[in-house]
Amino acid sequence: MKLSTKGRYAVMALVDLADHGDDKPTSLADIAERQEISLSYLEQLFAKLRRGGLVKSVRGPGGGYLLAHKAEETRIADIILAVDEPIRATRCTPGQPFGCRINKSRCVTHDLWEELGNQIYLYLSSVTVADVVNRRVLGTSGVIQGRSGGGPAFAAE
Amino acid sequence: MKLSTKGRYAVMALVDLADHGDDKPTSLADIAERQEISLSYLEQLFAKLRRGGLVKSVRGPGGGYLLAHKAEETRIADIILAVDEPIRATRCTPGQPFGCRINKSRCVTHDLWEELGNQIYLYLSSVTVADVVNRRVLGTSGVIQGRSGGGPAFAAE
DNA sequence: AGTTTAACCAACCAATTTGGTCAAGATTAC
DNA sequence: GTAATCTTGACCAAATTGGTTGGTTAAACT
Repeated sequence: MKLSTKGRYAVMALVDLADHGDDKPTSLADIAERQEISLSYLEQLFAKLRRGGLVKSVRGPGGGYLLAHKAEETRIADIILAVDEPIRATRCTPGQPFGCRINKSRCVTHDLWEELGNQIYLYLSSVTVADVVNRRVLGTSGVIQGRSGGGPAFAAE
Repeated sequence: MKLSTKGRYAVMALVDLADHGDDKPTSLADIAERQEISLSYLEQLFAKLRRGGLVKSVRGPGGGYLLAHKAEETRIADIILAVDEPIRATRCTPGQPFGCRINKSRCVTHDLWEELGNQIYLYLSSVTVADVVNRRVLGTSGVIQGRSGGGPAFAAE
């Protein structure tokens, strides 16, 4: 999974959309202003989000974007998948699928990255836009155990 | 967390180190050849790994690198932290810590990224270099439940 | 009908990051 | 001393990011 700023912008935008546009469409200009993202960049992101079936657009005056599904059904993982096309792992499968399983000596780490991808997907699938809007993010799964105290700073700090 | 190819190269290299260099130092040239990573790039990575206290270096002929600790004690998370300095979240805290908690309206997604970072760290901390060498990666935690079948391709594909 | 609002679309671009090379030391074994 | 190896720093090409410019449609409201 990619986890770039692009994906984060997209999530911010959809959360904003769910938060403000109750039933009427929200214009990108409004989102741009509130989230301080450039309008043109948002247009690029929403083009992908629309192709991904995550939002519906309404043209003309009073138009804008709407969530295609309910906020409770819009998963964060889907947002990131829509804008941030999947990464290709190091050296594995330059062309063929399972290409790196042939050469067993190299690419021992393949399984690790695969499993990590599963973990990330699993978590981001468990969180919906509605969860983020209602700040119900921490504690969705009780996995925080251990190291909640010190330790190095992370993703969002 | 960053999850770039740089981190993946570093993990590949340390796994190789644990796999081949039983007690005598392993030269970067050997790792470079086996893992097909450019020697000069490896040098950069190992400089960071050494500063991070993950490997020890032995200079002169017959020299090379050794794991600073046992493979069972070298966690994947630490490797990635050492080479891939932590990412800064979107727009949050341009300078100050807790800077984005002040403006409550924006940056609702802060908690999400923070929690995601925790999840990734948690997983990568649960896997050691020894686990990867012995292919004991899948099933470390039983979290695979659900969606093991279809669905979009991921991190390592 | 014509103006306005806004989604759409496709080039283009500057800054940064990534992945990598090259050249030159420094340190130790032999 | 010389060969092997780590160490450092400058440099570089390609990709990505975030953004701009300049349109074109489509719908709504005078």
